[in-house]
Amino acid sequence: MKANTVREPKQERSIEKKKRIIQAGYDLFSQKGYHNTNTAEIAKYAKVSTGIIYGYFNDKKDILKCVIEIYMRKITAPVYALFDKIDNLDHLDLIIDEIVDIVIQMHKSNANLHETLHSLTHTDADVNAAFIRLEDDITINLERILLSLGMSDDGLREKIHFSLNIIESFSHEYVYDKHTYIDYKKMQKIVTDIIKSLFKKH
Amino acid sequence: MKANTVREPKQERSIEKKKRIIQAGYDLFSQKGYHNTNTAEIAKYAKVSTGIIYGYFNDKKDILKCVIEIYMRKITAPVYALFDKIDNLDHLDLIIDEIVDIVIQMHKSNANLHETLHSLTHTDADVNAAFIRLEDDITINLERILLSLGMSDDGLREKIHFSLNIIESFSHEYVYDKHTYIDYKKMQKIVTDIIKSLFKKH
Amino acid sequence: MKANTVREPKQERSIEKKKRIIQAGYDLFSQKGYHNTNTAEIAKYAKVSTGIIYGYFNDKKDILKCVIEIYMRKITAPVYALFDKIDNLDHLDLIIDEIVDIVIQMHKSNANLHETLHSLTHTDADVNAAFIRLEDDITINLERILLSLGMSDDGLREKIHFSLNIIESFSHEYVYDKHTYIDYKKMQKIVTDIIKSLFKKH
Amino acid sequence: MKANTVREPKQERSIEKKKRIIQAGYDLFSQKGYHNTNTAEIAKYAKVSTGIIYGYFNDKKDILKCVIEIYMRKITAPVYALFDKIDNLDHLDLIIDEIVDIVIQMHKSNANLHETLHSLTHTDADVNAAFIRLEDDITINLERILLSLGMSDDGLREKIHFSLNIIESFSHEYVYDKHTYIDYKKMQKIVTDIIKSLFKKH
DNA sequence: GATGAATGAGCCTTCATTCAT
DNA sequence: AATGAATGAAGGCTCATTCAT
Repeated sequence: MKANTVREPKQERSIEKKKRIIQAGYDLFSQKGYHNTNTAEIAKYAKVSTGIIYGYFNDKKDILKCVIEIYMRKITAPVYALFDKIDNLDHLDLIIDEIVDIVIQMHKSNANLHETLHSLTHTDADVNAAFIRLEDDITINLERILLSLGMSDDGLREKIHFSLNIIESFSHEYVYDKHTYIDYKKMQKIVTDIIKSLFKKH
Repeated sequence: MKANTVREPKQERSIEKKKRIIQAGYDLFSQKGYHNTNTAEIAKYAKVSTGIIYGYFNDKKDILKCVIEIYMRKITAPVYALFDKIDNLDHLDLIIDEIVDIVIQMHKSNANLHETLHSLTHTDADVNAAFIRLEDDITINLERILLSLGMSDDGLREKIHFSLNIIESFSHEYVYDKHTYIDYKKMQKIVTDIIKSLFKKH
Repeated sequence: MKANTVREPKQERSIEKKKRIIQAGYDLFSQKGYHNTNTAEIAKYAKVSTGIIYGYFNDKKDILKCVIEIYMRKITAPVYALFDKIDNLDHLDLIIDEIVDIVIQMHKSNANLHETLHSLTHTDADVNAAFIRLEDDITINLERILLSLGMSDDGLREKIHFSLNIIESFSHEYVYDKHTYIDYKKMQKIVTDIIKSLFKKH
Repeated sequence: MKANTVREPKQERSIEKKKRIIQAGYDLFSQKGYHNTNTAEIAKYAKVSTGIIYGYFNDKKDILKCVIEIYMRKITAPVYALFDKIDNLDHLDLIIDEIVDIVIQMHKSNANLHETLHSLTHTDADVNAAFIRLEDDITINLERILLSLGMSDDGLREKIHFSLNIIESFSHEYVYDKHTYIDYKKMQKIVTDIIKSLFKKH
């Protein structure tokens, strides 16, 4: 029986330190990716000894999980905030524009980390599950709202999910500005137009 | 870069051996991801000595690049084949259905590798560039075809690019069947309908 | 050696705490061996902070030494008790039987610890010395008793020591029941018979 | 699937190198014990890189197992050689004297290692099993020989085993010369006399 | 005296790359 | 060209011990 040595920090200073380690992970994983960041670097960046990391986390991957958690809260918060404003199907178009803008913003400030985390989706079941859950939550939530406002149920869930997909996909490209020959403003309009048409009552 | 130590194999046997190494990379990266495959395994799988790998490749990443190249040829070939059949804007709808089907097929047989490769996009500029070029080529090509058939230039490039994005995004999800609550057949119809409407002349 | 940093506990509560740490060492070393028990576990088991251990002990080894001391007292007490009953060379045979039984008992309840401690004999001079002293004491004591009862001095010390050795060796095997093909009851008789014959006056 | 990377060396130089590593383990474990010897030291002593150790062994414990194997062969060889000379129950006494002498010799030259290995008996099942098997083999072998020469079966196995035990126990003490007040020559006579009497036909 | 968070040297092991043959 | 043994830096993690509170 090995003593479970991971402390759940109660004291303020400890919490602060745990946060600092997560932030170090956040920053370094963003800059260099998970595989290219070692625990010594994390410790140094967090101004902490290597040993204490294992006082707060089970292993390196555990840090990653916490980083993901934070990242997701950061990402979803403004989206959920927007959802709260949907009290009427009539000005849905405005909301759609806002959501796309916001997701682009979120990507702009978290692009690198998003990439790193997403890339771990493939080899790590935990990370993968977290991402799926994130999407699930948003989809289900939005569906509930729209249904309550009287929208038709016909393929609604799929429409929402699809919309989220293309917003995400577009934002990603937009931020990286990957393709020089693409006019992203034009493309953004295509995206919003399509989503708007999807939710138009005929 | 000491590129001059890498031989460009001229003899048939050598070429065959280089191919085998790339194929080993292909298979193993697919199964276990790039980071979890080591050069010894690649050598063993390719029935080749560990040392000779560095006779054909600069380093491990170099194998990856070759794998990507092969992967891209594999992926794009059937898509380009379909493009060749587009001689008329009237049955574009059928072509769109076919393209979506084909891309799904491509994903089905290469999903793991795609993930691994894509995940390297973040940390490796070369890999990233290769992916961008792939998309560029397809977009430009298709644009040229459609223009030559008389389609309006208005945001055409962006429409194409956007369409490719959502096909790719959808196929990816479809293959992984990630979200249990989504009816992917319904979603596929949404995808194709939207693309079709994008290219409809009004 | 910075022995002066270690407090000799005077207050009752302190003494009690030191005892608890030793007992923790006792129990945990028994269960998992010295090398597989870390100080954090000892502290936890003793319901004590990790730091305070170094208030009572110089280092981890120091705990071990105390454990050994306790262990030895535990082990020797019943043997010495038996010695007190030897007031006559005539019923030596009964005593011998009793001693063997008792040593087996002692081994049964302390086998694991004995092993661990004994194993440290090799790398640690202190531990080694303690074990030697233990045997010395018993041998010398018993010799004195037997001499006072009129037994011949001829190789007496060696006979005693040898007897102790084989009792110890046998008990050890008996407890572990190591060799499946050995009839240990038979073997016990061999042991006692030999010892009895050793001390028979001819 | 991780490639099994432990090579079974075929070439002379490789075999020689593997031997050198085992010998390094042998010497260092003897001097400092298993726990106080690290792989870097072994590598250095063997004039080998740290990495290659894992080309020949699965892990550190694997080296230990090889050391034990060698040790046991070394220990048992002369004993078995003596057994071959037993062709007659009449000069058993001489053989017994020789065996005791030889076991003492073996202990003299391998005492430290014996201790270290034996100490691992407690925490490591493999090591333990190896020691038990060693004793089993010798006991069974000798029993077969004596039975074939016409010795009575009555508790024979136990007698043999017991004899081995006391020889081992005595040799051990003798080599370490642990107890200053003991005349080990006297004690040796006690040992041999007892064994001789055990195997005397009455 | 007491706490338990913090330290950091040290350990075992892996693996991309090199090199003697 | 080819082999595969060899290298050694680097990585994740542990733990006896210290120290701020």
